This record gives sequence, C-alpha cells and structure tokens, in this order.
Amino acid sequence: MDILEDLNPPQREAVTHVEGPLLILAGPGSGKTRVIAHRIAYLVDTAGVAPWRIVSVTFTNKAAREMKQRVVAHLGGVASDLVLGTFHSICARLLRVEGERVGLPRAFNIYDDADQMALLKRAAADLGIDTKRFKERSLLSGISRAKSELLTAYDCARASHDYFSELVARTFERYQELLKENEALDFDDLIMRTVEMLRDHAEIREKYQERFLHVLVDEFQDTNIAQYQLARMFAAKHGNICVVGDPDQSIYSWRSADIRNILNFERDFPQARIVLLEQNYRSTQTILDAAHAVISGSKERKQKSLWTDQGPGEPIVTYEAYDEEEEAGFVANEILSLLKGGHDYGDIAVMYRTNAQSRAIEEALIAANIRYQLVGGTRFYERREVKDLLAYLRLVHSPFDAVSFTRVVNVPGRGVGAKTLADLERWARKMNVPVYTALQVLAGQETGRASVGTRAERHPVGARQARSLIGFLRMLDELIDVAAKNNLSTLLDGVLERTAYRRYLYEEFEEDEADERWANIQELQNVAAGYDGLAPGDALVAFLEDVALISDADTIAEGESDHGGRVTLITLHSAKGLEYPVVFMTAMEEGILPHMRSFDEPAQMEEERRLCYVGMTRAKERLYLLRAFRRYMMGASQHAPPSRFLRDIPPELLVQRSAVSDEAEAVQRGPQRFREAFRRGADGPPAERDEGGFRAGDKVRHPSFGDGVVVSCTPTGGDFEVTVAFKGGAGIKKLMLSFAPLEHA
DNA sequence: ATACACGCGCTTTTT
DNA sequence: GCGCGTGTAT
Repeated sequence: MDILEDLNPPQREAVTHVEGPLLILAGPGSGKTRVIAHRIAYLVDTAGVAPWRIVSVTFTNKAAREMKQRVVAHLGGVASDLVLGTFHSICARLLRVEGERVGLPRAFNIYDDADQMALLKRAAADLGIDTKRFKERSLLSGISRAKSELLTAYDCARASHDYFSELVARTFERYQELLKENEALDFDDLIMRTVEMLRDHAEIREKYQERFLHVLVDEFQDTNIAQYQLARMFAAKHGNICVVGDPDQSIYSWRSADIRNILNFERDFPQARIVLLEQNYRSTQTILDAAHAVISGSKERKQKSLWTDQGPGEPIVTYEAYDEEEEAGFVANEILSLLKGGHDYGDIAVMYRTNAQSRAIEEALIAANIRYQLVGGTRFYERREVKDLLAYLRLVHSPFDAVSFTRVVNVPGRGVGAKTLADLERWARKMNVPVYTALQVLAGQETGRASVGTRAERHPVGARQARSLIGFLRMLDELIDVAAKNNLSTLLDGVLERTAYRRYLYEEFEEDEADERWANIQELQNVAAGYDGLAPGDALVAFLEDVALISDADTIAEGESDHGGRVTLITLHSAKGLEYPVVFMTAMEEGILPHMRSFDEPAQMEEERRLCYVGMTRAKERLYLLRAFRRYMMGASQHAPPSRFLRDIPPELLVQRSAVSDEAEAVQRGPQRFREAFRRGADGPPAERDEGGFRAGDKVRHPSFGDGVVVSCTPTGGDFEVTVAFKGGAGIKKLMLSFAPLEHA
C-alpha cells in the first residue's frame, strides 16, 4: 500500500493497527496529524471501513478542516461522509438530529461565553447573591467544571461542602432554568446533554454505537471527563478507539481538561496497544534540546525523548530589552532583517502569554510597516456590531432567547430603557410566560379595543414605550417571515434595513470607527452569503451554529509563501498545533511565563512549563526568547526577573543578542549600571552625579534607540521618569529608572 | 431616557 | 490603563 511508504516504523504501526484500542503518544512535530489522516485513509482503503462509520474528533475547527483536506487528498470525495469535527460541533449536530426526541427544543441557540455571563448575572441577581464577594466568573467556572464532569445541579448541591460550593449549586440550578426558558444550550451542555441522551435512550445509543466502527480522538490530553466519557460511549460496541495525545502538551486544565484521561485510558483498556512517536520532523536539534531541557524540569512525567536527523541549526537567540516597547522594537527590527534574508511574513510568529501583551508588538509592527494578523483578542464574532446582528438573527431563529432580546431591544435606540424592560420582564414572570409571549399579549391588548379598566391594570408599560415595543415585535415578526421565504443574505439585509443599522453606526461613532464597524458587518454579510445555497431554515441554523462554535484560531490564514503573507501574533495557548519557521517568544519573565497566578500551585506551575514547551516546539528553524527588564503592568512599571525556564536551557544552545554590547550588558546588570552606561554614552561632559539622576541636556545613548538628549527627569516614588528625545526616527521616549539596588544585579 | 463623569478592580489561557 | 458599573445632570 503506497500510503505506508513514507511512514517511519512506529507511525506505520499506528496506522495499521486496526482492531482494538490504541493509544498514540506523539511528541511535537512527530507527524501525528499525518498519522491520523493516513490511518483514516488506511481504514477506508485497506480495511474496507465505510467512511460514515468513522468518527474523528479534533480540537479546533481548523484542525478538522486540515484533517479533512488531507483525507480528501487520499480518498477523494467519499471523505465527506466522515463524521469529522470538534466535540462541540459533533454534539451539536447529534442534538439537532435527535434532540427533539429527548425533549430539547427544535431550535435551540448555542450560548457562547459572553451569553453565559449575561445569563449567569441574571441567575445571581435572582438569587440575590453578593457578586462583590462571589465573582460571577468564578461561579460560572464552577458550573462549567461541574458540567464537564457530568454533574448536575442536584449532584452539586449534594456534594457541596462549603458556602461557596453551595452557592455554585444554587446558581447552577437557576442558571439551568434560565437556559431552558431561553431555549439555549451552553458549550458544556452540548457535551453533557449528548452523553445523557446516549445514556438514557437505548435505541439512540445503540444506533450510534452500531454505526461507529472506529473512533479517533486527537489532542486527547485536552479532553475533559465528559468528552472522554462520550468517546467511550461511541466506541463501546466495536471497541475500536484510537486516541492521540501528548501529556507534555497538556495546557488546558483550567478548562477542565483532565490529564488523568490518559492514565484512565490505560486502565479502561488494559489491552490497548501503545505507540510512541518520538521522531521530530519539525525543528532543529538545538530547538528540540532546549525544549527538552525545559520539559525535563517537570516532575512526574513519562520519560519520552525527541530527536531529529535535521542537524543542530541556528542557536536560540535571547535578548533582554529595557521594557516592552523596546522588546517590541527588537522584534520589529529582527523581522525586517529576516525578511531581507529571504523569509516571508507568513514564516514568522510572535507569541505571548496574555492577550494584553499584543498591543506593544502591534504598535511596533505598525511603525515598521510590517503586515501582521492578530489571533485572539477582540475576536471578530465578539465585536459589538457583529454580536448585535447575530442577536437579531438568533431572535429570528428562536424568539424566546431572552439574552438576545435584551441585547437588541433597544439597539438602535428606540426608547425602551432599562426600567421599561425590567417592568416587562417582571410582568412576564408574573404571568409565567417568556418575555416574547408577554410582548405578544401586550400587543394584543393595545390593538384590541375591548379593553376593560385602565391601561395600567393590563400591562405595566407606558403608552410610548408600548408603541416602541410593539414596533419591535412587528419588526421581528416580519423578519421571521422574511427568513422563512428567503436566503440568508436577504434576511441579513432585511435586518440592516429595518433597523437602519448603518445610520445608527454613523450616529453613534466617529466616522472612522463607524467605517470600521460597517466593514465588519460587510464581512459578516460575506460569511452569510456562503450559506445562500441552503434552504432558508437550514441556512440560518447552520450559520448560527457555525458562528457559535467557531474560534478565532480557525481563521488563521495559511502561511502561504506568496507575498500576501502576514506575521502572526498569537497567544501560546492558541499556537498549539501550529508551526512556524521563525518564532519569537516574548516576556520570558517571572510573573508572565510562568504567570504569577501559578506561583502557589505546583500543578499550575507544571502547566506553565508545558506551555513554555509548547511555544518552543512551534519553531522549525529559529527561536527567539525575549524578555524585558521592566514592564508596565496594570498601569505601573515593574521589574521582572528572567523566567525560571530560561535557566533550564543549557547555555551552549543560546546566544545573547545585543544592539551595543557595552550598554546592553549594563542593561542586564540592572538600573545602576544602566544609568552609568546611559551617561557615558555620548560625547558631552558627564552631568553632575546628584541624586536626581539626569538633567535636561544630558546626552545619552540607548542600546536600541541610539543617541538622544534628556528633556526632563522627574522623581516619582522611588523611581525617576526620564524623558529623552532621540535622534532620528525613535522620537521622544519616557523611561523609568530606579535607584534601588535590585536583586537582578 | 440618555449622556457623560467618576471610581473600582482587575487580567491567563478558550471550545 | 481600561472597561465596567454606578451616580448625576440634561
């Protein structure tokens, strides 16, 4: 079979082991996606398995798409019969098909994080919870964690052991009621309800268990208990379950991913074949050695090696910048010379621990005129204008969706304020009907003439407000009508037209901001147009579902080597599964990587280590490990010592880069020396060495910004803020200098 | 009902 | 340094 030819022996074993459970432990860059794709092709071509009897679960939609492409390359069109997607998308599909039989509304909406928060706030408010003391976010994550272990609100209540967990249980119960009222499922529900459905309904369970001859799970180390349970249920009849993962790349425990699943797998399937993929086809030996040195610092880890026959390649470049601005400047400069050296924009990624760090990098890249794409941050589908329009579409799909209703009932403004809305909601609750129904009743009362008593006795809303509300209801009904008869583009046009959304944008925002937001809406129209081939009802369902389950990482442009490439700015988490010839890891500092929130939890510290490992192993040819001497965090400038992970890397693998060696060395030695270097740098006479630091007119030289003149120096707390005008393009910079001797020296 | 001003707490990571 | 919620003035 020719598909086996270009595989190494363990890969070949992983592909051809057809019968029975299989655990593939695959190091980074070991070709695991290829192995899965080949395995699917092998199952179909050689083992004669019908594609529709194979279910293959990936972590992101992008991974699913990639997988599909690869399988199509082997198998052609029949690949479209595969059940291939993320846990969430596969479950959503299953629930659409079977959900009605188990009591799910036929048109449920899927709530994303923001919707969940909105709902949770209501639940907390209903219960009178002091959200100053108990954060909505932690209540929600408590609920989420419970669901990912298949626990119900009732289970939680029984297991609650302190006040907080009791509160979580109570909030959970109310939150779940609200979801039901709104005809919505959250992310965790998608999994949990599917598991419950299969558990409680024998005929549905048997149907799928009979059907799924082979189950494949990628990124197994990132699955939670519920997902593992689901995979096991899928595979229960035929027992052909193949999971692929790498414990060293487990970085999602905060999302309830349970590293124990791998151990449990070995326990649940003692006869499972285990295959280790250790040969790396991605990185140079230098990068692998450094990454290995970092991950080896982890305790309780299965010893696993990584090797390549590629040779050592370039040393890893480290650099300590003065602050994040200079760090970003270094990145930009280095990118420019890489581009000159023949690299393409698409070859390069800049990675960071937290999204907030992207700003400094972005500014530097803009200044240097370097094209980039930002992954994460304010995502397209989280933009206000996009969410508004989606809320309209969701209302059309399911008018009982109160979260969407609340969002747009007064957007654009139509004179329905918070008070009116609250009155309406209270009234609806009194009658024990959804808000939408209450609104219909209200409309009936206002239009019908046979009214008894005063208006206030019927509904609690003022006349003007009632008119606005009825207008909104009529519009919604019209749109529902439009949706039934027309394609999705027409529906979206209808929404825009009837709401005069464009006018609203230009009234609400400055012109250029309105332009930008309108462009986003046009982009949304482009996406919607892609569904115009489907029947009206199906298109809306498919569109809303795709949008709810899509993540930003799914839209990363492929690093095509044409001239349209862009430098990628991405968090370490989102970078998992990707690879780039050149990788910059920024902010290799204590407090950032590892993050300060991990300091008191050894298990979390281990996860930070794995995160660092994941980042390093994204690099194919060149790796940069950068840090800044001080960094602005939460408004204040703070000194950050180098990351402990840097210390684990053998020095012979590293080369320290500096712009001007003397000064750069001073930077590394701390502010005292740095200041001296600063003074010494220029040709003028040294300023008086009084405690005030610099004086206006002092000539200075900075390792990155070059020569400059001090404009002012003002003491702020224990520090001095020095403003320097630099010659050439660097402009005026403010630098913070500290006189306190630092542990750094 | 809306518009603006002020204070507060906080930032991990995302399907 | 920013977004959010609360408070006050039109």
